[in-house]
Amino acid sequence: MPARQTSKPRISKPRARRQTPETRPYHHGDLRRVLIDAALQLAAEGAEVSVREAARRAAVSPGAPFRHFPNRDALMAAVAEEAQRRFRVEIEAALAEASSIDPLARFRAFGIAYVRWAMHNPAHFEIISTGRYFAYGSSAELIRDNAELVALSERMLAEAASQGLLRSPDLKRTLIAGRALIYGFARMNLDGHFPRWGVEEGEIERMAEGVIDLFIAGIAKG
Amino acid sequence: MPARQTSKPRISKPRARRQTPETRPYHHGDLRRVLIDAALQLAAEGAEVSVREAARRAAVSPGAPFRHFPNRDALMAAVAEEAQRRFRVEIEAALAEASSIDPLARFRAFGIAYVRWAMHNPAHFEIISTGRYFAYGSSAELIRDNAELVALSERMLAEAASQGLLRSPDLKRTLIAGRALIYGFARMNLDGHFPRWGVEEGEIERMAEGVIDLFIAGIAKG
DNA sequence: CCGAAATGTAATCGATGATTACATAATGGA
DNA sequence: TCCATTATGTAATCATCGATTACATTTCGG
Repeated sequence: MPARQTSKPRISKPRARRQTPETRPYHHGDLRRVLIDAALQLAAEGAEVSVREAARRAAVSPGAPFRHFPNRDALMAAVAEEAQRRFRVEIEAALAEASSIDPLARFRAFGIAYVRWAMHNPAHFEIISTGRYFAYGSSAELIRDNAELVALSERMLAEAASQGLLRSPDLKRTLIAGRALIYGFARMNLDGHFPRWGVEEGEIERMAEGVIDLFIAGIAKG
Repeated sequence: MPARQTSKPRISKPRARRQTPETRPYHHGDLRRVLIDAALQLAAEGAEVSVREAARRAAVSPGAPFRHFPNRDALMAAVAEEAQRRFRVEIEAALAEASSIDPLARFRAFGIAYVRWAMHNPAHFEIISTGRYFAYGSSAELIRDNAELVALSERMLAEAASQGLLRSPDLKRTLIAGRALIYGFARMNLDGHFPRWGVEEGEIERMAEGVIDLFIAGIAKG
């Protein structure tokens, strides 16, 4: 039988507590948090996110993560939560900065911020948008965060409609069209379609603005 | 030459015969083809496409596929080629059936056929659109097929422009916008976004038409 | 202070992509 | 026709991965 490995002299270091009243980690300090960060970084590096690699970066055994996440999908869901939170913060900051009264101008700022974030954080955007890496319904926070962004879009267009700015009376249709346009543009970039469509790398951001403007001009009355 | 059918003593191989009706020869007839079909079917079933499972379905050893594909990505690229071919055939058939002179009506038919195919073949659509499963540049046929569809879209809009049907003089921008809208809609469905946006399953196809109509009305002059 | 709960480790499992050495079939030149 | 070469499939093996289990250790509450 292999001799039991003597355990490392663990220095008990009281780490900073999270404010959230969740499961409080004991041994590692805050392994759950560290694992999420490691996974986020892996995603940001474009590497494949594996539980083992996250554990490796946290300097912990391969089985340890499963004390905090029932399976890989749960880890990915937590990663998505964090990415979604950052996404929402960024979008709301951009809207706050825009500070326009015109709802269509706000919609424009929203769309541009959306595409820009997706361009700068491709791996995170991928994780939060496809639902390929985890069961979407597994995270209430993710659902809530997303619903708020949906509601935000709805409000902008509803306001535009109430001011008589829109051509179509079908608000839902207009909303879905705008969303499809923005999401589609972001994904075309992420999925590497633009080279096939003759759109150069440095041209993409400008093209995003142009395309959103064209859409708004199309739905605006007059 | 008449293929010599050899009797097979097959002493050293008590291997279990698979359910193939004829006694399976040592050499598979067209393993490459069969592997692609098996992988296509796996994708269609929504299962994860693994080389081993494809080999299993072809009743062949796990290493055999690597005689035909240098690695998994190459298999996936071949699968994407086949899926893309079917996709193109379907789109062109839909356009032929539309047989409208109006370029914008043709664009509409194109978009609807696009979304419909993506809805009915989610796994295939995923494979050909993301480039996550293989290196896109690895297949000349894939590039060519795709370029033809791009050119097809361009022609439709260029024709519309030449007939003075478009509001914007920026053809490229209009093209990208239309593509982003259609691709985005198809992906929203594939990525499971519609429930969050209050679009019911049975409503999606109608919504696709509505959204495309709205877009066309937005870019059309008058 | 002590026992229970929390959390980490070691060992192990089955599946996968991939590589290597070897076995067998198919092909074509002498 | 013979047989050597090439194409193609098999067997064995490896490293990695997600996941589970038994066990060790740390922390916390009564």
